[in-house]
Amino acid sequence: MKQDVVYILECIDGTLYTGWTNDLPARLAAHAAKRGAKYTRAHPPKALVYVEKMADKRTALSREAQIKRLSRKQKLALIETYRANIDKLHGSRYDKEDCYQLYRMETERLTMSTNKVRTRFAPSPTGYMHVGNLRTALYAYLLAKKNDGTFILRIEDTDRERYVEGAVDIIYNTLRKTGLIWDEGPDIGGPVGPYVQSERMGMFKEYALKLVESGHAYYCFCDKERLDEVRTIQQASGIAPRYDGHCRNLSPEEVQAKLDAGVPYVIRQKMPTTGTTSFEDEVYGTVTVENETLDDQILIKTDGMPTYNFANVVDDHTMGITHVIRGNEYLSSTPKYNLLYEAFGWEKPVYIHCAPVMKNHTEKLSKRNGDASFEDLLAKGYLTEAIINYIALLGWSPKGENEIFTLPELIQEFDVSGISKSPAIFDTQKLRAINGAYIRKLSPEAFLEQALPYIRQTCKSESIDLPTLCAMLQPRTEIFTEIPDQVDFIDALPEYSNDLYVHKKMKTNLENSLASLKACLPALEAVEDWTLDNVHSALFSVIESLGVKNGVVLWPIRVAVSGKQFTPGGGVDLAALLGKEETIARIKKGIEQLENA
RNA sequence: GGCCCGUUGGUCAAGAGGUUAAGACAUCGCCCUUUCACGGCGGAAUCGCGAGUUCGAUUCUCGCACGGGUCACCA
Repeated sequence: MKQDVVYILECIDGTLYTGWTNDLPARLAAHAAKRGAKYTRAHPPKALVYVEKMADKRTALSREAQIKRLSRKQKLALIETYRANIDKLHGSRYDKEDCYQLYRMETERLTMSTNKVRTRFAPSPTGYMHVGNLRTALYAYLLAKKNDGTFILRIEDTDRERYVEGAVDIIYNTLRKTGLIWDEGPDIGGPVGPYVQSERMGMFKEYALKLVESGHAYYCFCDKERLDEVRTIQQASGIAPRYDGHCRNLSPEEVQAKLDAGVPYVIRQKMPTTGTTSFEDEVYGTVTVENETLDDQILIKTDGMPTYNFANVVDDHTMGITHVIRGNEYLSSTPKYNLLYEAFGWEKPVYIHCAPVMKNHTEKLSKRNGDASFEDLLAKGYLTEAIINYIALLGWSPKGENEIFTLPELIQEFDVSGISKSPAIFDTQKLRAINGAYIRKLSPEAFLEQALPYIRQTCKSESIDLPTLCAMLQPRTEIFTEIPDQVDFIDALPEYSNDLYVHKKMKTNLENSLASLKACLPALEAVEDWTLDNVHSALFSVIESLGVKNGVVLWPIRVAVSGKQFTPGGGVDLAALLGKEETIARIKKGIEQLENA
């Protein structure tokens, strides 16, 4: 269907291309490549596209040929015509999507390209950094750094009731620990401070008053009782509860009289009552709402303080934020934000709304449900890098097949077009797997350092050769908290059942296990220098003399020295690790246990 | 309830009218091995439903179902 749209592509460098829209992406890509840039849907090269709809392929073809024959001057004239007619082209669905969207897309890109990217993370200090928040911060950071831009931290602390002592430190610490270093923020300042919302309170009312002057906002003197009453009636009659516009059209004299009389007031945004408001989201595309569904929301409260929605817009603008990245719970209020930007005549930011991180199909991950926060995950033994890597992957997918990325690699790889529209369920198994991958990448020294506290939980023995133990542990550790269970047999042999000696694949049973242990005992006692190699050759000579498969000897050894089915390493490794005396004692114990069976 | 958004294997997901519908985790089998793991190879498994447009629909349109969000002098 798209093939019957003819376009003229006017690039910023003046190049003109003519073709069908179905080869447009290839054209854009080629042109971008020529300029040494990269084409993606989120970051097309700077270009303007003008299109013309044809009834079918054949006419499109001939029209294309026709346009191609035009002189440059004639083409430019055509472009002018299209530009002037762009709104008329709205007639059909078809035109709206193809012409207008492209037009918008490209003009937005133009404005974007002239500004340096500035993103912000604006958390409320409620005492907890949950995974969804951290992901938002990460994306904001990545987008800024990817474009050589600025990442800003702003603390939104205007909600005194929810304020939690020390919460700001949690935010600082988490961002620092994960490497999401902000370029401007409360602690380090910056050109557009202050960066704590409660310290910016003076300015908002002034801005609201400007809106009153320009007719985009008005004073409202309705008290709580009246509002409640209106709402009750609306609910009873099944209408959406909304401000009824009682004060919307008060005359200037009436307003002045009430102000003089000291009647408490709020300032409300005056929403258009007809038409629609649309905005372009990088993730969700065009979102349109009917203006009549928009409530005349409060901008300034009775106490003179701004509401969150208002403060947010003013702050974002005054801080020069170019890209707003936030949860998609704001999707439906974004038209209101944009109306505010328009009323002020400010340039709108690019919106990037992210779907939430879920616990299951119906519930969000939340503090309330006691779901994991970043701190909890750390406490559970996950590595910071692995957490960041996994969180990045939750709702975003890289272009290639690799999934393991450090933060600098993520900056390289990150692209808004990879952000997914639908919610993602937090999958602990995948996090574990990624954590395991990071653990395997650790140097032996780093592994030892991180693993030691966990080893020491169940293995106090000072004589143990830690590097050897770690070498066995590292490839089989996915998460540090599973280490204690792995090494608990070292200090003391656990009670175990003789059933462990029976292993089908190893072809062992109670009888041959006993025989193997008995045969090994003198061989091991004869080992003078108790090293891995010497233990190995001692045991293998036993295997040879008995003429059995390796497992028939080595399996019983493993069981006897560890009392466990799964161990970090084989019989030889364990024996070498435990030392001569302990190994022999445990084998004797095994023999005794088997004889009494 | 109104409005907005979403729906590809168990999970994360690629895909952009014609594909044997990628890849990763999980799962199963085989190989390696001294158990488990690591590593290697392979299998099973997915387009929510119904119409429409089209020669052809996972892809476009509409409807439905299901799920989420939002409707405060909270942020």
